[in-house]
Amino acid sequence: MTTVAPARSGTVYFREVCESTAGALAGLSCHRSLEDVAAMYEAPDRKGLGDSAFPCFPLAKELKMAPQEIASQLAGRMERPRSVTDVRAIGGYLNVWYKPEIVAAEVLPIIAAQGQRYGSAEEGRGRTICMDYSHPNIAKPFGVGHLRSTVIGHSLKRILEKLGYSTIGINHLGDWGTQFGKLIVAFREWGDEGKLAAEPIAHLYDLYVRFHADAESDPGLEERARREFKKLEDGDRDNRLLWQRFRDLSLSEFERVYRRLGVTFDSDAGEAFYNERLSPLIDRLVQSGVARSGEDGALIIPIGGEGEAPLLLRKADGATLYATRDLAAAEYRYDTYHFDRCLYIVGSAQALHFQQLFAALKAMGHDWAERMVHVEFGWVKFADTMMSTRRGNIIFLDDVLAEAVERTKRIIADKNPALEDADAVAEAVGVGAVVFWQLSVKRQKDVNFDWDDALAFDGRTGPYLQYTHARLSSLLAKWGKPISMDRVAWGHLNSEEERKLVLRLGDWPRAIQVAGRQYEPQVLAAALLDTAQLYNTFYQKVRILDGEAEAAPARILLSDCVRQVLAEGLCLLGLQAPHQM
RNA sequence: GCCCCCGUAGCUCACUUGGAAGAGCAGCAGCCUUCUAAGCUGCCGGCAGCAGGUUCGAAUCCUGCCGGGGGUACCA
Repeated sequence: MTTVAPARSGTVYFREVCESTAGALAGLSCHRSLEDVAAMYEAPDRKGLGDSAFPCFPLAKELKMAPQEIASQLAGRMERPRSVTDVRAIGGYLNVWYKPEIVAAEVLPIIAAQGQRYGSAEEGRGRTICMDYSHPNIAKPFGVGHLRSTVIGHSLKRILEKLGYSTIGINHLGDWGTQFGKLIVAFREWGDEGKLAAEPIAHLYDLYVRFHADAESDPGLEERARREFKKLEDGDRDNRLLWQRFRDLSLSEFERVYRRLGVTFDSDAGEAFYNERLSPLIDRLVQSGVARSGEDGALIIPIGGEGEAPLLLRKADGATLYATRDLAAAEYRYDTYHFDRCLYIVGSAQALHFQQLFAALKAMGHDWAERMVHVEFGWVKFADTMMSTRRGNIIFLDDVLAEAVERTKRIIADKNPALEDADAVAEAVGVGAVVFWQLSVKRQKDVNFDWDDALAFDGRTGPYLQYTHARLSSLLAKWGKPISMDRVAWGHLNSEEERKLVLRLGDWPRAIQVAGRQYEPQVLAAALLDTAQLYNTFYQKVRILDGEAEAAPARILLSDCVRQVLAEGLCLLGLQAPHQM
C-alpha cells in the first residue's frame, strides 16, 4: 500500500512539527525557515517509519556531523508538540508519528462542516481556463482512443473548477478537412441511404475505409477527393448539404456517448466554425510578413532556425490545413474568453504541431502565446490480435461500454440479486470501470487496450472505489442519525489504519492541488485508492455499529468523512457514486 | 538521418520533481450464523534495460549504447 502522509499539507499538526523541527535545528545553530523545513519533510512509504520524515543528510556538511547523529540530536532536542506521539531517529532520518486523536479532531470536523466543498481552493478565482478536449472526427466512430482525451479533459475541468477557476470546455469537432472530400466521393460512389439512416457512423466509416482501400489501386480517387473538398470549402451547395447531414448524424451519436460518460461542453465550435475567419487571418499574416511562401507555392510561417519544420498555413492547391484553423481558433478563444490559460488535451503524437502553433502565435505578436499548454497523453494501443477488429480496425467505445455494463450485470445477479435499480447501477459501475481505467495511469504513458484490463472490477479499479462508497452509504444509512460532535470520543481513533486514514483525509486538498497543477487526474485516483484501501482494512478489523458504544460516534464520523471524500473524488474523476451496489 | 516520449516484480502500474524501492493483478495459503467477500489477511515475487558520470545520496539529473513507440511541409 502506498501511504501518503501529509508531508506538505497546510495543516496545523504538520506546521507544529515543522516549528518544533526548526526550533531543534536552531538549537544546533542551524537556521532554517519554516518553509524550508516543510519542503524538506517527506512521507515514508514503508510501514514502521512513521508519518512524516525529515532527512538530515543535506545538513551533514554544514553541521559537520553524521546524518544519523543529527537525527538523534534533533530527536533529543525537539519539543514534542501536542500533535505528536513519537519522534525517532532512524538512519539519517527524523521520523515523526502523529497523535491520531489530534489529527482527527482537526481534520474530521472540517470535512464534516464543508462537505462537498472540502478541498476547494481559491487559487483560480477570477481566472478562466479554456479546455479543448474530446474533439472526435465527424463521420468516424467514437473509439476508445477518443476516450482518453474526453475523460482526462472532463476530469481536469472538474478539478480546475474545484480550485476556483472558471472553465470553458470546448469540443473542437473534427468537422472539416480533406477527409470530407474523401467521404463525399465515397458516398456518391458506394453510399447507401438506408444504411446511413440506420447506422450513420458505422456506414460512413465503412465508406472511409473502403475509400482508402480502393485508393491504393486507383490514385485518381485521392485527386477527386481533393477537388470535392475544395468545392466544399468554396461553398458548393450539394457538398455543403451532404456535409451538414454527416455532421448532424455524427453529432447525435456522439451526444449519446457523452451522456453516458456524463461529459459536457460549453462550446462545440469545431473546425468548420472558423472557416470564414481563415482568409482574413491569412491576409493579415501575409501583410505583416509573418507568413511567406514556401516550397511549391504553399504558404508557411517559419518556426525556429534552418531545417525546422515550418507551420503550414495553406497548401499549394489553396486549401487550408488544421494548423490554420487552430490559429484562428486560438485567436477567437482569446478574444472571446480572455483566458488565463488555454489547454489542449491532445495526444503526444501532435506535440510538434502544438510547438509550431504556439511559436506561430508568438511570431504573430501574441504575448498570450505562453499561456497555451499542450496537455499531452500517450496512445491507447491495440497491440495484439483478436480483440482488435469487431467492426474495422478500431474498437468502438459503445462496444466497450456495452460489454462493461453486461459484465457488471452478471456480477450483480451473482452477488446482489435483490439490488434495486440494478440497471442504473450496472451502467454507473460498468462505465465507471472504463473511465477509471483511463485515469488510473499517468497521462504520458501509453496504455495497451486489453478487455480484461479495461473491464477490471477487482483491486485498484473504479468499481473498488464505488463499492467502498456504497458500503459506506449503507453503513451510514443504518446508523441513521446525525453525528453530534460533542459526543465524539477522539481517543478511540487510535489504530494504525485510523491514524493513516485521518492523515490521508487531511492531505486530500493538497492532492487536488497537485492534480490541477500537473493536469494529472491520476494523482486523485491514487489518493482515493489509498483512502479506500485504508478504510476497508479498518472496516474489516473494527465493528462500527455494534462495537464499543463509546467508540461508535467517532468511527461513524470517520466513515462519513471517508464517504464524503470518496463521493467528491469520484465526481472529480467523472464517475458516479451509487449508494448501493 | 535528426527530434521527442517510454523502459521499475511474470503482467499492469506507483514512488508527492535527488533521499529508506511500493501497490494491484496473476500464483499459493487463509477469512463470510456478525455493519455489502466487487472485501480483508499472509506468503511468493527486484541488479529499477545496459554502461559510465554528477552527488553525502540517483528509479529520479547528465552522456553513450540497446530495445519499444511517435514525429519529421502540403493528413489530423
